[in-house]
Amino acid sequence: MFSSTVENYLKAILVHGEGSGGEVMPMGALAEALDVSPGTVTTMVKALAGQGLLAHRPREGVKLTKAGRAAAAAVLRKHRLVETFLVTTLKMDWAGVHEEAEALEHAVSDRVLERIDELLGHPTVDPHGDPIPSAKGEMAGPGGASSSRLTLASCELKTQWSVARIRDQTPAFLNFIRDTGLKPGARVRVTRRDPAGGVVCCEVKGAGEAVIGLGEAGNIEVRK
Amino acid sequence: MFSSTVENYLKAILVHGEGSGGEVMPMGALAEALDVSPGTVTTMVKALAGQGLLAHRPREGVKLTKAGRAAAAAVLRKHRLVETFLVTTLKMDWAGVHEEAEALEHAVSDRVLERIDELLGHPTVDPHGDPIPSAKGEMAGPGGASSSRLTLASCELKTQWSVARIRDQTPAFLNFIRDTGLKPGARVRVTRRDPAGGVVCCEVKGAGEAVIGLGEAGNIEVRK
DNA sequence: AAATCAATTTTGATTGATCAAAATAATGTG
DNA sequence: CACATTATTTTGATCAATCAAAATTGATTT
Ligand SMILES: [Mn+2]
Ligand SMILES: [Mn+2]
Ligand SMILES: [Mn+2]
Ligand SMILES: [Mn+2]
Repeated sequence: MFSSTVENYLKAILVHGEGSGGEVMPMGALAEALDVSPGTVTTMVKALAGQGLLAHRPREGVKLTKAGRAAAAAVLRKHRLVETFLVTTLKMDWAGVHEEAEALEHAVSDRVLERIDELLGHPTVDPHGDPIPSAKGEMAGPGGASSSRLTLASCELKTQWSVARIRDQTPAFLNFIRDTGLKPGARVRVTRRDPAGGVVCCEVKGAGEAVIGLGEAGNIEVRK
Repeated sequence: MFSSTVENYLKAILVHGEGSGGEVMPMGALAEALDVSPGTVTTMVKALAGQGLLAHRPREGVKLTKAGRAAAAAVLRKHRLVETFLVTTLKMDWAGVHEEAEALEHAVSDRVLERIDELLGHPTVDPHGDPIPSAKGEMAGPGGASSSRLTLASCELKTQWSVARIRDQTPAFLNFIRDTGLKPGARVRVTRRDPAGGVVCCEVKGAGEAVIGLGEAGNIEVRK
């Protein structure tokens, strides 16, 4: 249906909105996200707007149309289900799965995805804790409604929390997360927080003590 | 490394050789296999020859070089392992897996393939009975040495045979094969063969009687 | 208001992959 | 051998996706 290139454009706009409440995405941000030149984005965006997939507000940015959002959600669903599959079924190191999924999301058919979803038992979040859009394209309120976006930098001390999502998904940080056991689902209790020294200490259920920078702690969302 | 297009060219030449003992593949056959125009093939072949992936004998055809064969074997390995995975792990209908694998073979990385191979227990043939090249690119003698290429049209009567490979891999024929139970691995005994009427009757272990045309029977290879 | 700056758009060009149609070469037929 | 047939190659063009560099625009300073 759509080329890999088009799918990547649409998905990038959707995930941008996920982080920053559905506003228009500036052309520069899109160019950055896709690692292409600004001029390329302008050209491409005009073509996609012509196809009714997105609205171009010149000198302002882009916004997905209904059709564009549906297509983007389908790609994002593939991406996140594939990531989950790679980690759960194929036992791959989760620091690398994003890159793999970046290619597979364009090659996995709806029929194959269907089977993967089934095999995994219809998961609702991926290994990083990001929500998996439903087959109908519904996104479980990601940046918005659900939780109040607490993190290890802001949650109450000495209470049991559950790691919900890792914001910084660079391989290096993900490896650190793996090593400390602070993966989504892990139960954690912040024992001490020192804003002056910029250090957060916590107790990870089943994985012992973990010390982490305050800024980094702000990239680990918790819940409950 | 190589584009999907290049991978498809190389694989097509390799599988052609599989069927017809390693000779040069005529340009027309390649155009046919890839469903592109002859002129496109000429252009592309000259480019690939320039990259040392194949040898172009003008007005004659193409032949893979060492490097080309290695690359082609890697793609074919991906294709066949993916097919096996789709059937075995994802329980997909085997009549459709070829098409799926045609796309996935270009998106599955070596690391992912590694895990799939592991998960499947290092299979040596795909669901159609075609040999899966090894990780080093070695092809288990496909059209050649191994068996004497017996089929349901030529094997001895009243003996137990094992279905080894389905030559005609069109969805329609594969569906027929599924319905009769004559899949690779099935045990079968030819009870009657009528060359005049063009009919072959056989007894499929665990799936009852099956009647099949003589020509069609020649597309079902047996062994043992 | 004028000058400056950063973001965006325009312009002109390139690359990979393709096609249709014309030109050419090899092969078979009378 | 001359002609017809077929396979292959050449030619000239298109399309998607991209870039670098120049032009434009809107906003921010002075
Ligand atoms: Mn992608
Ligand atoms: Mn993810
Ligand atoms: Mn393919
Ligand atoms: Mn196969």
